[in-house]
Amino acid sequence: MSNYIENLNEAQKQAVLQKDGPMIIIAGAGSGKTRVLTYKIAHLMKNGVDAFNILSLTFTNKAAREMKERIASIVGQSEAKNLWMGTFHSVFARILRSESEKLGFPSNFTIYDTQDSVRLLTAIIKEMGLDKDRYKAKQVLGRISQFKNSLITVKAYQTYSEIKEADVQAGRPKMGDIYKHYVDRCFKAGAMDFDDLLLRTNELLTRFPETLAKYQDRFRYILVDEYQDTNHSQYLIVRALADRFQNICVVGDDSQSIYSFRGANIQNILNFQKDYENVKLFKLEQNYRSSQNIVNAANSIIVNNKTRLEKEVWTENESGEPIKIMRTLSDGEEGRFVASSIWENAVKKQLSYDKFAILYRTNAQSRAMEDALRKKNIKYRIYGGLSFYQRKEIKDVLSYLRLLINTKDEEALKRVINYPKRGIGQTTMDKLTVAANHYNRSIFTILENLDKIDLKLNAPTKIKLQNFATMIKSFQIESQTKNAFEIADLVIKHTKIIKDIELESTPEAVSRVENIQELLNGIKDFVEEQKDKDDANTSLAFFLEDVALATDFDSDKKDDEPRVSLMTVHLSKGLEFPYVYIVGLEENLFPSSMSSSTRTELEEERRLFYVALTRAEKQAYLSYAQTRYRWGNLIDCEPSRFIEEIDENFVEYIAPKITPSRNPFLDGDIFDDMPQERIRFKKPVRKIIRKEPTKTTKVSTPKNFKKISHINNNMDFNQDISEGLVVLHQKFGKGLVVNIEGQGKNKKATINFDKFGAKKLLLQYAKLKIIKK
DNA sequence: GCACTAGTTATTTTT
DNA sequence: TAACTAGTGC
Repeated sequence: MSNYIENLNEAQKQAVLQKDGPMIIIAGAGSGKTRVLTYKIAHLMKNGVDAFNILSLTFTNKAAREMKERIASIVGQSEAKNLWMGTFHSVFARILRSESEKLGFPSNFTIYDTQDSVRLLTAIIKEMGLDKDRYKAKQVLGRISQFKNSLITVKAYQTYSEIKEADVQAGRPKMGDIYKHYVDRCFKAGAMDFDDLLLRTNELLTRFPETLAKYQDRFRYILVDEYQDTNHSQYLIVRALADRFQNICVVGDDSQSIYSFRGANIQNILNFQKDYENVKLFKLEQNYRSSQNIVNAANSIIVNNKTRLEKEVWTENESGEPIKIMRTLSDGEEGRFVASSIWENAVKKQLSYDKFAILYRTNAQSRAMEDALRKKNIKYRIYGGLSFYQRKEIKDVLSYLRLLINTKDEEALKRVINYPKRGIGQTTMDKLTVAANHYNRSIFTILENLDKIDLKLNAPTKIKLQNFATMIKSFQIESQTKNAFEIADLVIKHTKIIKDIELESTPEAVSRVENIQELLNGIKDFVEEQKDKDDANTSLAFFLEDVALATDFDSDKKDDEPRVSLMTVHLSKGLEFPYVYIVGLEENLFPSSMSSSTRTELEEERRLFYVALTRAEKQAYLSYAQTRYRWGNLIDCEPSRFIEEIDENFVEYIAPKITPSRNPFLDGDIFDDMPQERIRFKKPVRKIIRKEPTKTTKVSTPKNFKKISHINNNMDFNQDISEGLVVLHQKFGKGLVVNIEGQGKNKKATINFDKFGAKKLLLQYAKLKIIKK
């Protein structure tokens, strides 16, 4: 495969052949980015660069695995296996394991997942005697995550008066204290959360120059994929490591930056050319994935964004079918439409179900789709949501393993000390926690020393606690001679977890036992895999690390049969499917109501829609419902503004194939959410009611589709906002209008919000209510 | 300490 | 709707 260069177009070729120095590859959707990265790495290796000196950071571990395989097919297995390749989190977790002692962490440190972090914060907030409604653990974690991703340490927090002030304004003056406690407790537990893996890496590289030098020398060539979604913490790591050799290649697409909620900073990619000297720029603009209609439609959407790097995505592919837009009465009907359409396409065009994907904005939307698919007997697989490793029974088993690896792991201990039930309740746990905090030791250490301290426990409880500690220690001893699979098996048998679940004798219990069995199989596979490697490391710690950082795509379950893929738009990034259904295109859902008030937020939603649409190769369907169940009650919906942003030359409106009250045989309980519920509407249905055609028909773009747009409604609504008014915003609350600028669509107001400070909002979207004149 | 019940609260996206 | 929490009685 030495002629790999010949498979590339001119722009791709140049990007691959440029060997040294800083470079940025702006890669439009579907422009063969992975191919370029793969060949580029292979090319480096063919030209004398040792695999050991190449660091390649990808967005998922699956992407890394696949790329490694492709590289191996060019340069050979034995060469490729030395490449450092993976996500930021997994690569630096690995590095931290060998360097952690410098930072005061054990090398077997635990990785806390989000659930662990939230539980720990809940405990801290309770121990501090704070109001749990004011300090919501999840929100607090989000805030701490922001701090960490911006490298604001506990100490630094105290010096940032604006940030402190913002927390005070938001009614959470104790944020800094919680942050401190949280970091302390993680440290004492020998645990790092997701953000710590990056933050502590930064700490390592800053505090220990010789360590930095070591890794700079090792990683002489650094490649970063999906650079538009790196956060500040990641940015600094890359910059530090690349500083010596300056062989840094970043790849990305500013139009696909969709992770700002977890700290991703689009400025990283926009400013790359300023960060390094003599940056070579390559643009991949030819799309090989999608039909002309899809590419053009996507382009017509994204031009509405202001913050963009100049680029023109085009394709030589056939023009393809127009994008089909579909309106349905309810979310239930939307599901049935999608399911019928998939079924029809599959039959007519002889396609297997894995050629189809359903994309949605929020995980909650999967339900309606699942129900409809199940009724039609269409096999599907949901990605994301609650992953396998987060299920209760799985986390319980894993917590035993975590605890025997690291007895300081407090969250693991709290999970299993009374599971299965062994009579150790909340009161006892509270006493232990107090003692642990008082003596500045782990709870497990307290358990080991119960005879030396008086905790006012009654004798039977004390014995139960000691038995628990003894059991864990016996597992530890066993683990010195047994591999990960054997020890997991022993733990499950000894603790009788399976028996405990079976006692419930419910149908769910059966599947939970199966899950545990599957976990055991997974561990077995892991052990087998490790055996083949040179540096065989069958240790539990490595398995647990893999598990903590695994995503849904990583657990490559061999599917017995082709399935339709269901996932959020976020998860779909980087993937492609011949047929894509984007559902729930409604105002306040997509774009989300949480992020349509500022221009920046709205632009990110638009990029998200861009990502969704550009997943499609042959055909895209967009749908929206006029009513939808949201937290139990029925609400009215308006079509998303994104629908009408698409140039109408590339779309076609279609009517539902199956209308209510027809053909009940085909769809079972089609009446579910039809007439009866419509009577319960609080508000009347939208002003414009089109007559629904009864039979399948294509409808040429009806003029009144445009009129149901929200924009027309909101425009006049906000025209009378003027300086000096007190207004109410659905997210920021009450505020005073201090300035108005711009005209018509671009009219903006600067508003001083009581709780959130000054913000500039586009009136067109802001949905303000006037409270006081 | 634990099982059960009634009430409440939450949905943006994830490594 | 569903998942979690607080309160009650044994």
